[in-house]
Amino acid sequence: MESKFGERIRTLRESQNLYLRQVAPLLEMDTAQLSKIEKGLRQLKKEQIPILAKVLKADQKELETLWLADQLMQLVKDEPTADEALKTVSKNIKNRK
Amino acid sequence: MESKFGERIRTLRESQNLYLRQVAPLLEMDTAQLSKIEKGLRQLKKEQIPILAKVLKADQKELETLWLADQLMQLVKDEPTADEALKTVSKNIKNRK
DNA sequence: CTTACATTTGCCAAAATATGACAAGTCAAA
DNA sequence: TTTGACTTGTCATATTTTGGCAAATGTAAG
Repeated sequence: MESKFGERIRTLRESQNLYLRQVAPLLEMDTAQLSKIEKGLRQLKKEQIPILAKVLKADQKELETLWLADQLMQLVKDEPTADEALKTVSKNIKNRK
Repeated sequence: MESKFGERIRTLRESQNLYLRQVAPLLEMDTAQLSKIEKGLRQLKKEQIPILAKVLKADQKELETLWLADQLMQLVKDEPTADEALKTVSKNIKNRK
């Protein structure tokens, strides 16, 4: 649980008065799956972000960032060295651009 | 490939004139596997880090950090939003301590 | 209380991914 | 050309993730 991405897309969906039942088919899944995604129990496929962004009239880049942040969070939560590791990665990434 | 963790443990191993053949059995694997780990083609199991740290007389925390950084790197490399996402995670992690 | 409808939960088979083991390959030094 | 260290490829097995369904929960209305 505790998924920023999930929380965000739920907020977006609700603010537009859409039901899971309405959105799920557009992503070719059932309501159960989408429900789990919103609660962070499952991951949305990366390729589906653009579709969702469109459906929810959201900024695609924002959703991509939140999605990626969730993936990272899963990895670092409960890791004592999380902070150091994140710094290391940030550095390496810059050198590589 | 391009594994900071792998590069580091190879350096450590070589600086102590140890062969794969000598180290691998201590981790209960064959030389092929350890070779791949050093080249970043496979992941060492997290639980094995302490053993390796001991064998290589290395700082366990350092290896844990590098190991985690590698996992993160795999996720963010090729991601345009990597930088933003990393920042987001860093923030969230601090709030959670 | 019963119905209707949105969402959630649990389960399990199937799909996807990672791992372990082994054989064969490269390469350098003698 | 033999030896030893390391690398590479393959493949069966193990582990993880996913998709789909059925049943459960929650809630508002009649």
